[in-house]
Amino acid sequence: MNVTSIVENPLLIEKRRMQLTLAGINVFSRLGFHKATVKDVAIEAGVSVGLVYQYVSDKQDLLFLALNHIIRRHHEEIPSALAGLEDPLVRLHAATDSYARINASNKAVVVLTYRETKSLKPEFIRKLKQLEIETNRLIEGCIQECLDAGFLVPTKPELLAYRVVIAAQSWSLKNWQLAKIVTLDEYIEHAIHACWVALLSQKGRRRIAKLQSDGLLKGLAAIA
Amino acid sequence: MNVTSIVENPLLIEKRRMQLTLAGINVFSRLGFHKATVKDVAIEAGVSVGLVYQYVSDKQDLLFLALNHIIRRHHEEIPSALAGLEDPLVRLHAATDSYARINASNKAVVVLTYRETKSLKPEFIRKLKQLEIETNRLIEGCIQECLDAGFLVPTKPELLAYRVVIAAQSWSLKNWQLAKIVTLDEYIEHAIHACWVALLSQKGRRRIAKLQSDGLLKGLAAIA
Amino acid sequence: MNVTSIVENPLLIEKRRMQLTLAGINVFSRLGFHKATVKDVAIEAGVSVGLVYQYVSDKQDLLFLALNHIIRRHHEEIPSALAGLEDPLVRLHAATDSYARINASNKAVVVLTYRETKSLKPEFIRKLKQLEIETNRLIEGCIQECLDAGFLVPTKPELLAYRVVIAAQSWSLKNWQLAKIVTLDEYIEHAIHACWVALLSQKGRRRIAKLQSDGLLKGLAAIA
Amino acid sequence: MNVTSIVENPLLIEKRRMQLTLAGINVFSRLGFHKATVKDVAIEAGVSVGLVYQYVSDKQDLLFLALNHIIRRHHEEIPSALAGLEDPLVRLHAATDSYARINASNKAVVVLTYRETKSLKPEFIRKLKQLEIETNRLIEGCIQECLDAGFLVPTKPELLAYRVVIAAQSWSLKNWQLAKIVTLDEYIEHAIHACWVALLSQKGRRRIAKLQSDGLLKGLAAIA
DNA sequence: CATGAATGAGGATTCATTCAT
DNA sequence: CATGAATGAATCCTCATTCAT
Repeated sequence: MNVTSIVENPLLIEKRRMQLTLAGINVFSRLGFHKATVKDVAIEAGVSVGLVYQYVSDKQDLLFLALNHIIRRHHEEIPSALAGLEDPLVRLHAATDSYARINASNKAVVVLTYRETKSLKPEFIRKLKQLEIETNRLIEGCIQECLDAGFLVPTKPELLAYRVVIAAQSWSLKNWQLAKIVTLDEYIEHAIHACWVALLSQKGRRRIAKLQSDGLLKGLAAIA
Repeated sequence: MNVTSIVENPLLIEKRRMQLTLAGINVFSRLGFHKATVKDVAIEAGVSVGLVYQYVSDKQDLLFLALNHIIRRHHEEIPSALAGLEDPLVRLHAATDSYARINASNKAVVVLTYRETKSLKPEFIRKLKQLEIETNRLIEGCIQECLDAGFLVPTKPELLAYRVVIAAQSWSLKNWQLAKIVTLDEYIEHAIHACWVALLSQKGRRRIAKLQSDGLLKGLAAIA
Repeated sequence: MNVTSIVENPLLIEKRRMQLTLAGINVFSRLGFHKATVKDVAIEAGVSVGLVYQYVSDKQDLLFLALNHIIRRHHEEIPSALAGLEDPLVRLHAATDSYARINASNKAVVVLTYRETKSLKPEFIRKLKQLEIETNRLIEGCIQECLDAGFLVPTKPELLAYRVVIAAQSWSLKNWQLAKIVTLDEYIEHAIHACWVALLSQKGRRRIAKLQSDGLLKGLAAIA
Repeated sequence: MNVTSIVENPLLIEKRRMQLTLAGINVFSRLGFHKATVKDVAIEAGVSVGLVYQYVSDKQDLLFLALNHIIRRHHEEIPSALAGLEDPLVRLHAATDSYARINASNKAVVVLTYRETKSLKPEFIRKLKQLEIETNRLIEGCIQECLDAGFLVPTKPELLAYRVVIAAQSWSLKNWQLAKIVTLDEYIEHAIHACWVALLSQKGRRRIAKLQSDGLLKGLAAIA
């Protein structure tokens, strides 16, 4: 299931893999998975073709490394963004914000994921879908907390989570047009947070106001 | 700019092109543009490889025909859905609904557009982007009418139009998960119409209520 | 062995064959036999592809028609140029001159013969070689007459005939350069007739002088 | 302009190129450029198809390598045949002889040049024409020296050079017939050297006699 | 560990030929 | 007789992968 390598030194593996991951993201984004050659990736990474095959067993592995990159970022950064936060609304805001900004910093990978996931073997596709579901669960969990606390009107948490995810990924997918209309901050507020803000209960709305006046929640001025 | 053919009889061209378009959508969706062979498309269309090249000059042309299909549907059906409607909110509702349902009936093409647009030559990409902008303008126009009538609170019409478009396309893109959570009708109401309903002004909200009681606007019960 | 046709009306056949012959010469000269398509020839001849196959059975037949064209010209025109001439040297001069000028009027076919003969099936190649030999014999015969009359020093008549033939064909083959250096008339005198003039015996030289002063032989002023 | 390769080691390039050149000459001569497949050439060279494309970028490149082969031979061997020779007539004789024998040793390439030059892209055709002109100039130079020394009667050196060239190439072009009539040595004497011997001045004729009796010039016994 | 030369399977495209109209 | 739409075999070229150095 995981990418395997011939070389044994684990530090070297880690270093080479990162080289190949970044090279893969660049090259596949520029040329697409099928048009890009393994040689293209090797050159971008500054190594020889032969070396590539010492660290991955397949061209598809290179794609998997690239697509997996952003997922790893989510799983590392969202939990750390939530660490120490207690208020459900603050946590939902933080998770959403973090998720959106990680996506925005990795536009190429987001686009690549939409374009090239189908190019992977079923086994890899399944794995990525599973990981995506787990990522979404990080947001869904925060939504559930807000529902439990009565801050949101009753709604399907999975659907709301998906709406947030879709809106966040769309910043990358439609960036060529959206960036002409709004800034990232505006977009996050009016197109991403707006999704759940529209579903705040009375209680939720009051809590938001308090959090804002206590300085515990920045932003949302225009929409909440 | 347009796909050209060697055969001269225009009726025959139209017929064959449609065959190839539908075959292209199926095959490219199943296998992806690069993995699919022209022979695959020919077989799916029930013709010979050679015949394909009498009606398109290129494998890329087949992809363009496929991707262009849904755009043609939008440009034919949305205006006809709006015909005779006068109230701005009714029109916005109709345009959005129509747009969403056309996308939902062509899930494969929507997905294909995201996956394979980059596989086209720049010239075709430009053409498709242009056509997409024109499609969006159909919705944007309705939004603007609502803004002019004071039914929506001030907002950027392009951004709102994009949010609707994104939500509608996402039904196809994330269908594998969304369909587990909601029906299409629910999704249209809670994820697509919800985008603009959340921005209704007092006046807009009142008008909606009236239209509903007059039977001029069906749906939106749960969110407006 | 001969090109056969489906159509029966012999006049029509003759007319169509000539159309195709001329079209073939043009198209094959411009594009080469392999790059030219049967459709190209059909268009050049102003007919449909299907029609071509009513008058020839093969693409190769078209080439054969083209290459055979110049041979037919030789076999028609050289004998008629010799008709009524009696003096061996006058006859040799006339045959050579006629041969050279027919070649010069059909440069494209000469070039085509060198380039594309090998593209024919063995059976056609044999036929053409045979016809070429017969053509050469027309000149060789005149040389033999001159040898018998003692006008040329002993020499192999076949070799001399070939030298004349080669020189004549070279006007077409190297025309791009030769035409920069000399006119056709100069070339015929200095490069073609020169071949046999250099082999004139004393007797032959005297006879030439007499023929010239009698006005029975024009040209050769500069070399004989 | 020149054939380029992906492989970097220049010795390997040289070796492989020579393999491909010789294979190309054989295969293209046997089958013609268009009928021959790249695979045919690869097999003849004892390598794989893929390897071919590491050393040439095109099927046409293979043809260019083949056609260029004889030109390289001329440019290497004629100057070395002239090295150390001083007498203009000896030099002309040597250049002509060398040129004729190189052509005779590369009959296949000579024929190929006539048949397939047009199959090359214009850029290559121009290059070959240029090189042919330069080759001819090697002979033309010797003719000019003889003219300057008064050994030949006034004549256009370019034309005489072309006549020699044509006669020499014709040994290959018409070999199927000429070889039945004469040996190469006879042909060189009676059909090639004969061209310029016929134009010797009195002075030239005397010099030839002297060179022959001094043993500085072998051959021409029968014609000078 | 790293290199890059060699392999050969695979696919887009062309075009001679046929045949129904 | 004439047309031109349809066929499908044939070939150039690319590139993932291997392996000797």
